[in-house]
Amino acid sequence: MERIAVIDFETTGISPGADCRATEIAAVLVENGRVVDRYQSLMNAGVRVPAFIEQLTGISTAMLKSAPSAATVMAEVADFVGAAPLVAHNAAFDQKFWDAELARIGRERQQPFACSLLLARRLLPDAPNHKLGTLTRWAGLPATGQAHRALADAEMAANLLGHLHERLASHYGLRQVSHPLLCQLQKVPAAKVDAFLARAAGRA
DNA sequence: TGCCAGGCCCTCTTTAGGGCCTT
Repeated sequence: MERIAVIDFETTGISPGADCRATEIAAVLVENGRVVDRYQSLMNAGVRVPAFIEQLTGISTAMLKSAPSAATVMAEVADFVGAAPLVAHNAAFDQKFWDAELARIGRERQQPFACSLLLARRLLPDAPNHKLGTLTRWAGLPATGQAHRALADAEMAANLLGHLHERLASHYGLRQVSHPLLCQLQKVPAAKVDAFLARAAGRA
């Protein structure tokens, strides 16, 4: 399996803008189902953290004041990730912030995102819901630390991705699952997932 | 001025509405 980067942002809100910025980023590099390297940093974008976000994440305005600048951190994490294809839980959210924060330093994403939320909806339809924490507990995956902190959530998503790979192997006989195949699978209508994966296994 | 996310996915659908998921 190729090297994949699983990322997670903590932010001050739901959609990037002048008042809504990233506060923390983590990236974990996964090879052959194992985490081989990690990056995590708070980042100071010069914004205040709303009270309810501080309550959710434990990240305060005071903590950000002593953190490196968002520009420094984004340059570091983009170099850390390199050309590895990306995965995030509800990737539409992290992709918006990844692209917006990179644009602020004049850089542009080159690689595609896959979404562990869309994949879990297709491969784990019996889960009570598809929140990252629920899936982690439901699948019996290890605790990774304080939820709603970037590294703990990125490692949870990496573990979930490993669980999805095991599911593809055990139920569909797919032992080599590429990132492009994941990107295709996350768009397949739920009713056609079995047929799609049967065809993929036939080609493999 | 007033607004303030948005794509996915199901259904009591398709001339639409609302819950899910991320912070």
